[in-house]
Amino acid sequence: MSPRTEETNARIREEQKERILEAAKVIFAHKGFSDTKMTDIAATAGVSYGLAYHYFKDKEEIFTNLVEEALSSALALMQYAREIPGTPWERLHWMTTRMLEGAQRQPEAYMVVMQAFANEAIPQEAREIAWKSSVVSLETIKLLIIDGQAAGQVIAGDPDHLTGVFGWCIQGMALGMGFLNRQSSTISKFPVTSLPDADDILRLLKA
Amino acid sequence: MSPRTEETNARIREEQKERILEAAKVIFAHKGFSDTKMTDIAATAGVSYGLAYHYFKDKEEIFTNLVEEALSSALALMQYAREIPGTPWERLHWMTTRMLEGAQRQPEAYMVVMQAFANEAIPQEAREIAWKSSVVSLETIKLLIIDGQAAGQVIAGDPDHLTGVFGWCIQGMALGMGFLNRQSSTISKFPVTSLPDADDILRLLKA
Amino acid sequence: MSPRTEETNARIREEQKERILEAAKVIFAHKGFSDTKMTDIAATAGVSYGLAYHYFKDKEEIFTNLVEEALSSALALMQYAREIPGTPWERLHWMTTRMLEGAQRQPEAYMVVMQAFANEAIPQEAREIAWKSSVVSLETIKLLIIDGQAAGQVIAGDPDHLTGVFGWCIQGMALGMGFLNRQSSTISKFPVTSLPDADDILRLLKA
Amino acid sequence: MSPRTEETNARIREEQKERILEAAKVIFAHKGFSDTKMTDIAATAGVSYGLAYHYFKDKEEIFTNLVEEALSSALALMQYAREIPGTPWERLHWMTTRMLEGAQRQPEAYMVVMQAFANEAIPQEAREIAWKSSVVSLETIKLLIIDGQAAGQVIAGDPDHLTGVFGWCIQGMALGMGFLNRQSSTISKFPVTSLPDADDILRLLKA
DNA sequence: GATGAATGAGGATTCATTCAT
DNA sequence: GATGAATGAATCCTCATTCAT
Repeated sequence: MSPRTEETNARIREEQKERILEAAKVIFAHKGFSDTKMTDIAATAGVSYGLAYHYFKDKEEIFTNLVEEALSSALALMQYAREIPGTPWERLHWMTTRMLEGAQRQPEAYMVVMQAFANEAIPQEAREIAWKSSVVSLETIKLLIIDGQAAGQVIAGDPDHLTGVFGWCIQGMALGMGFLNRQSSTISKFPVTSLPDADDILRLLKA
Repeated sequence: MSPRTEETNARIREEQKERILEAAKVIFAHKGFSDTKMTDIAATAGVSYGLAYHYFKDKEEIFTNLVEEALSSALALMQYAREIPGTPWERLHWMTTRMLEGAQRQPEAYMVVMQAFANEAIPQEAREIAWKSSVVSLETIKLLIIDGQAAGQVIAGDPDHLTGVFGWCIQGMALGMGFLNRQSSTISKFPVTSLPDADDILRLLKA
Repeated sequence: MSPRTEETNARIREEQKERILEAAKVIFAHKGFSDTKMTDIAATAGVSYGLAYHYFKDKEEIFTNLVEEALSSALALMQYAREIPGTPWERLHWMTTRMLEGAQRQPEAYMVVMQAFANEAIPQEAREIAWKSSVVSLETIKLLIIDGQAAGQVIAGDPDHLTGVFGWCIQGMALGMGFLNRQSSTISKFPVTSLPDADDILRLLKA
Repeated sequence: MSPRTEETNARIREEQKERILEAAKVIFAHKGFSDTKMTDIAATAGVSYGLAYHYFKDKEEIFTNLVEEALSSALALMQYAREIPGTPWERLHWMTTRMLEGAQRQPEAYMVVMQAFANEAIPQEAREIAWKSSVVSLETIKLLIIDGQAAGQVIAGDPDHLTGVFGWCIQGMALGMGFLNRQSSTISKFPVTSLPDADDILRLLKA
């Protein structure tokens, strides 16, 4: 067998996995873990359902992969935010903007994570990943907040408390965006047109 | 002897329905519609599952009942807020306080509504009820916001936009409370201790 | 307790049993044993379903009662036919007329018996009653046929064979009448208007 | 290696569907729709019950398939009878012979159709198919009868009436054969040995 | 006599997963 | 790599029956 074949196969493999994950993300996000059928995922991805089992052990593994992917990129974002130049507030602002952008472009990633978080029916492993990774993310946000307080840019108060309020508010926004993204077509017009921006949210923290 | 009096039966019926609804609310909230088993509901309510079908046509009817109940009391709260004396801001504050109290005491009600909203696997009827009632609720909040703007107490800006931000933020808080209520026991200690109060949230709207 | 009360009670009892049996007959006939619900019977009879269990041990007992009742009156008819004056053919004619009249007025009785006969899902006891009683009935018909043959009024041939043909033909007619009785309303117009009479059927046997 | 060829799969599918239908026909015929369990069908067909759902949407679809199949072949027979050479009576005789042969070899087909006809608990779709197809069949028989009357071979009288009598008589015979086929083993010996032939039945119509 | 609340066994159906090709 | 036939555990729901009042 030539190396070419192997390379080609590897590329095909990656592409197929990605197709499946992408399809799964959208369906999981809008239907939840249990109501997402393997056949739906396969059909949306344009492959046979047998193939999904070549690439993933089971439905849970697909879900867990998505949770990991979403959380690791969220975490990367937050950690990066700590390193960019500017005042603490500018860093917070940058991070919030990126998060909202992400939630706008891909509310599905947030929604999947939220399920891993809030739904007790989600398999243990995914829940633990979500939980552990979230703790790290929140810690990172907390550091940004503490910096902001030191600089007099963020209101005084228990940093843990502020972190919780901020974090859950962001989750709420992502949920709303996921909803709006879809319902606009299904349930005609919902009376919200403009999406939240970082300034909207950062009022929660503004000194 | 004659059969049980109609009055007695009516009382039994109401009590049992209430038991079942109460049990269902908690389980639906934390597991979602599909992962909530009728056996779980019945067992938690302390009745046979056959009895659940004596009182409700099917699982969906139980769910729909809960959504209706939650939304109608939320709506009542908001409409009442418009009528209490005080400045617009005081009314907003009162309403927000009540909502957060409700979310603290009974995050389950909010969580069930959120599912009806965000989960496409939820049966049509419940989704429509949630959607219609929410529109009314948001309209009511919007009026409070407009009043607040007129009084110079709420920041300027598109009232629909502010309503959306405020509403989804509240949803996020309720979600967080639902999570915290439980995880404290399950996944050891989550680094958030204090719950949000109205002032935390109303920063979003403060002029 | 005065005798009056007892008499009254006895009368009420009989009336209620009769109501229940009558309701059950119609439903059993058109839906079959298993698809007939005790609640349907009770509702049609205008009593609570609990009451049905005062009068009958279970659903099977109601069914069995109906089978017995139908077959014993059918048998009585046939045995009476053997005793009336006239030629054998006149007796056959009289009997056939009565059977068709019965099938017209109350196809349900025939239909219930037919189920006991043809449906293996019917409880054993009812099936055995139907089978045993039918053998006796057919024997009686056979005697009428043999008499007819002796008188040269009925075609020659194995009397058992002729009895079978005649009997199942009657069953077919009853089935048809049961169907027509109802469908006239449900499935608009079925292209059969006139009902069969004894002469139609007796051609099967005419010498 | 590539997956099974489409051709192979198609063959497998057809064979399995046929096995399942064949098994279902016998059980439906003798127990009726509701008392026929999917497990019985699958076990008799020698497949898992899961497979039955791979090939048919639900129990009703299996039943409906059987009704369609039986009625379309019955109709084909009748329409063919109109085209064969010979006198009208010879055509009627040929058709009747074929029907009785069919009823002897496969009383189950007739019995399933009869249920679709007579049992209100049978799902709507199957009932409508049975009803519509029967009207066509009866119309065809009526034409044969009218031809026979024109040729002086069939007795005078309303053709609709004669068609009804003839048709329900055939149904009765099929019912009887279905019963005899089985009971011979179950309820010892029933006093009928010889089966009806076309001449037995056609007496109903003979001029 | 009469009622209907309560129970739970039974059966249809769904869907994740396995595996032969 | 890819397909889809095959399996059966899990769960919803129905309904006969019991029993307290």
